[in-house]
Amino acid sequence: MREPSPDKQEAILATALTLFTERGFAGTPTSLISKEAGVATGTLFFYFRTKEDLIDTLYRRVKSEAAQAMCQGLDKEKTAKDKLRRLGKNAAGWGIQNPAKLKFMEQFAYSPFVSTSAHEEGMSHFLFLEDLVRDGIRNGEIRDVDPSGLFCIMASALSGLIAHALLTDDPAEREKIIGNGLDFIWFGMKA
Amino acid sequence: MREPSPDKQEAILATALTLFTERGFAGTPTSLISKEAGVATGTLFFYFRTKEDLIDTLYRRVKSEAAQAMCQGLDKEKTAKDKLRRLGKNAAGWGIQNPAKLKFMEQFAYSPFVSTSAHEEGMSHFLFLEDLVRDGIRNGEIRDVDPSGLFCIMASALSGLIAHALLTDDPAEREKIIGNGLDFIWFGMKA
DNA sequence: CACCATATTGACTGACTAGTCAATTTACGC
DNA sequence: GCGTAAATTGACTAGTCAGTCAATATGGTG
Repeated sequence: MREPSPDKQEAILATALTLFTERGFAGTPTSLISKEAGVATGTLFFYFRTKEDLIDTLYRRVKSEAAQAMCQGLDKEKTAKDKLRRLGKNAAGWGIQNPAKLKFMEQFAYSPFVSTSAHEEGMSHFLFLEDLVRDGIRNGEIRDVDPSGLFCIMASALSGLIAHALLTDDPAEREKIIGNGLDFIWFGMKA
Repeated sequence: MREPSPDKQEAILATALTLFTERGFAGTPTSLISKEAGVATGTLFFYFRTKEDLIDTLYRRVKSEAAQAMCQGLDKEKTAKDKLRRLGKNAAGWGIQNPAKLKFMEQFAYSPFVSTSAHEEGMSHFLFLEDLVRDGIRNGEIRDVDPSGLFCIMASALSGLIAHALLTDDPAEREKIIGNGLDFIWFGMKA
């Protein structure tokens, strides 16, 4: 017997992430991915049935990693306000530390290449956020409007905020941008 | 002599918009575009040097149309608050009336297929918005934080809001979602 | 060591696609 | 109606790319 090598699969995924981010999806042939990953064409198709399968796997992974990063220490916070602020800081921190993964998510979130099921699985990681908003409304911290709408705008605003924070290299400047942005979001939501 | 036919060029652009929205950019061969537009392959390349040129032209058009729609009646409003609300309503209205164009813009805003110059031209239509925010800060209506950051978050939030409003078919429901969303944005910005 | 299931290879294929061009049609001025 | 310059055509080309497969290397097991 011989076991599948996690190394090669990881190499393929990592290389694909970089190349997709730099050259876009359609601009990155599988031949280039395998070449850069130091692997034969056939090996790529041994680990991933199709190119689409590779993309999907990558998308699922990155999305789930992002979701996990966002939850970090969330249960330590008591109020909805503090939870949301922690969440925002986590998200911004992860985005700034992982610009390639962020760009990948942005670039392909709307892409027809990513299967519907991957999209749905991607969203499922963030459903707990809606509950968070719901709780905040119940105890009067958050304005009483449709929670899914609130959540949707909040997510977009956060994504715009991170994109804007990435424009500067100065960490202090970034901190300030993120602080102001999170204020914006909180003032928009609070009761 | 013989003049270029605006009809054919328009047909190509309109067909391309629909197909790109439905099938994505890479998934839409030029042969299909010309076929659906009722035109020969060569005609497409008579009006557009390359496929990229076609995309760019379409992107510029849609972006400029959107910008124009957003400005409608903006100078009628006096306060920054009213201007922003009018702007938001215009944007939401246009997006809801033109879902295909909106989807096209969303889908390709981050795409590497759209040239950098087209991106820049696209943004230039919206620079006046930053001035609007700046004015609001100067007369104390809007919180005194970096205007470009504020503008950036505002734009993202607005885009998320429209996407969410498009999920329902009920016009009254939509009106409510948009109203709530614009409240969110305004509470986030006001001094 | 010998066996064998599995991982890995890379040349190859079939399908597809952006863009070309020589031939043909069109419509306008004279 | 004739000449002409530009518009339109579509078969064709040169190249690319996802995915295959027969051959080979690898490493665990008995």
